Amino acid sequence: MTLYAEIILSLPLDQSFSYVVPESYQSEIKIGSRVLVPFGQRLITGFIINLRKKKLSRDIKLKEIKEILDESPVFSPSFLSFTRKLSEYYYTSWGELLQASLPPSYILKSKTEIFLSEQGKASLQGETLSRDDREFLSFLVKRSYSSLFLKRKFKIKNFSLFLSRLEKKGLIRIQGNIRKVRRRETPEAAVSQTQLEIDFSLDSHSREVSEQITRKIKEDIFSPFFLYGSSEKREAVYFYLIKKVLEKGRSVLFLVPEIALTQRLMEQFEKKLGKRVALLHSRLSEKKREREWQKIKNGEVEVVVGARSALFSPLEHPGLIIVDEEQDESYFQQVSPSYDARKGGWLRARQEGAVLVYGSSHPSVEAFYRAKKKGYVVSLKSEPKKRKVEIIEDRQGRGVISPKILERISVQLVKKEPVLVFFNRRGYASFLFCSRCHYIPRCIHCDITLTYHKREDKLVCHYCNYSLFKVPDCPECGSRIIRERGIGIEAVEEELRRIFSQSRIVCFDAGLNRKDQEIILQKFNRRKIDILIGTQLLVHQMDLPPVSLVVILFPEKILTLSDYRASQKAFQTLNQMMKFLKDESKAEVVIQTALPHHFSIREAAFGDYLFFFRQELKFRRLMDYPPFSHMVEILFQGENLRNVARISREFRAHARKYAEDVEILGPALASVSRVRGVYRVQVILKARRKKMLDDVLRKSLKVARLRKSILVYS
DNA sequence: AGCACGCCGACT
DNA sequence: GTCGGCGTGCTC
Repeated sequence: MTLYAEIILSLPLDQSFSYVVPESYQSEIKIGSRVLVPFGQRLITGFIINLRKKKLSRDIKLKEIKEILDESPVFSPSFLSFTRKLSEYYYTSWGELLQASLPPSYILKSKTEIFLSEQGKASLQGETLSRDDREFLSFLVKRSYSSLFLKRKFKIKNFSLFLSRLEKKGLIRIQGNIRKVRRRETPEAAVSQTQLEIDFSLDSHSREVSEQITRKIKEDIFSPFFLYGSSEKREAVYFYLIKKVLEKGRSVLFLVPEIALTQRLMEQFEKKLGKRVALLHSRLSEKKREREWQKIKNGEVEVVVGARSALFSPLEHPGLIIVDEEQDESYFQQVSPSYDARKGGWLRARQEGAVLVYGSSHPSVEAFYRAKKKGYVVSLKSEPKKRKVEIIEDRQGRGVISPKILERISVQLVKKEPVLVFFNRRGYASFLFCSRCHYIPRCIHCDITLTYHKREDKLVCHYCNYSLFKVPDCPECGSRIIRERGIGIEAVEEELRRIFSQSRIVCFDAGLNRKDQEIILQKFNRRKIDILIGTQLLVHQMDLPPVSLVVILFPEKILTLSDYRASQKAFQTLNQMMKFLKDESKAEVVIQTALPHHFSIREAAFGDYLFFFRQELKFRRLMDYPPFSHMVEILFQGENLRNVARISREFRAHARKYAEDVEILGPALASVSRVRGVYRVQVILKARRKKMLDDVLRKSLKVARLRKSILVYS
């Protein structure tokens, strides 16, 4: 009896392939295992999603599975089901998601290796070889090389043809080798028996809330909650819930935004939960990450704490999934495979019959609206933060720091108190221009002006890192009158240095490497810095000690984004910046802005989330944006604009045929229309129900055969 | 994704 | 005339 396996390959293809299971493998093959299969000319890793005795109706000659790579499956049936649903929701390939769920070393591919044959060696003695052939063959005398390495080394045009010609002549030998599995046994330290010492500092209301959620945990059925309240209060509830879930013998998945995990949180987890916690974060090396993955897979871990990608950790039977700081956009992965871990958490919890808890003190309007509508918001009684707020109007927006702010800073400096200044634009000037001929230096690879960085005296592209040394004359007309426009963080730094020449002022931005960043943060921790000026990068550092003065300069820059969520982003960024304020009544935040009355700035400053929520929701409703609709952005990419334009227009025409009740916007050039020499054209589909988009895209996407990314906003 | 096949321009 | 460009289509 022949057994057939249905396999998803680790490639961006949205279909499965069938293979014959060799007789000898039939007893050990299982759904969820990895296999090595021949596909075209190569061997690649696939995942078994189904086994059947009956052959498929379509009559194609099937190949045999080459090798089974796992004794026991890497994916459980419920995990397969969850990832399939996630891939369908985000129009991304299931195979890519499965691949992303495993440590990189688990994906094997054939690597063709090129050897010089005896005949080839002999031919080097003769005179019959062409110059290229001779050069290539003599390179192989000492040892063999991988085909990919040789392809890069010798820039031969049609490389595979070149190889097959030499092979036919018998001069080389081509061998497909597979990077072998490193099946390391894992003699990990025995699981420590650390007793849980949960902090029960729950006030009576939080306790009530916790018990309300716990009742659902006991039922083992999917139920969502939105925990709305301050981070301290939420944390206490989380620990209570985690304890309850562990008592039930189920595991916990705790997702946090992609920020540097706070030392405090790590310590808390380790102290309270001992070695039964796995921590996954961006600073882990690939090796460490793999070890953590193994530990989770082996069931040595009951709690996984990690960023976005921890959504795919191989926890056996999670009973609680927490998505903390729900409003944070880093849960959304833009690069392929694109997905949103917030929605992913929902899908996984539903699949596992787990309790899902979103938590935030200023939720995304989308999630909060849905939670309110479906009635799963649970509010924690949180005290408003004690602080002073001042908004300074500056309609000029010329970048001159208001005297009021300078005065506040100097008061702090006298008191030897550190100050944080946020300003969200890198470099010194946004661009330069010639006042005679109006020439503006632009990037040669991207459709963007070059930013002037005074520190290096360079013009830099923030999209591709292309840079030029600044020249004193206009390259177009030779004029000497080059002007600067739009201030950047370096200009703020310069200004502050000029005024507070005695103070230690440091700039924290993306121009620094990891190590320098570390050093600056440590210095600030040890109070060796008086004024720390930072961009968005600083906003994501959570390990800073709170200060009593935070200055925010021109936050309205965020509002100019061509994004329907611009207000929300501004609101949330301001909120994050204000997290660095001490919680005491003399702590103060000062905001200098050209838009002092904009609701996102005002309500963030005064901490009125609900007011912001209602305003923003009104706007979303008027514009029919999420949560009142679903949107899909299809970004077409290519070196050749004609081609990109043609295909995106064809796509639109095609989509329109099926697009009942679907609004189609575009095609239009993306806000940055060219990046690294690649043109970008976008089409946006908008509909009331997600399913309407599914239908249109299923039918139209196949026609659009071009590099593209698909982003789903709901 | 990779790789083969197949059809049009600039060179020995 | 060939070489070699990359558009198109397929891989169980």
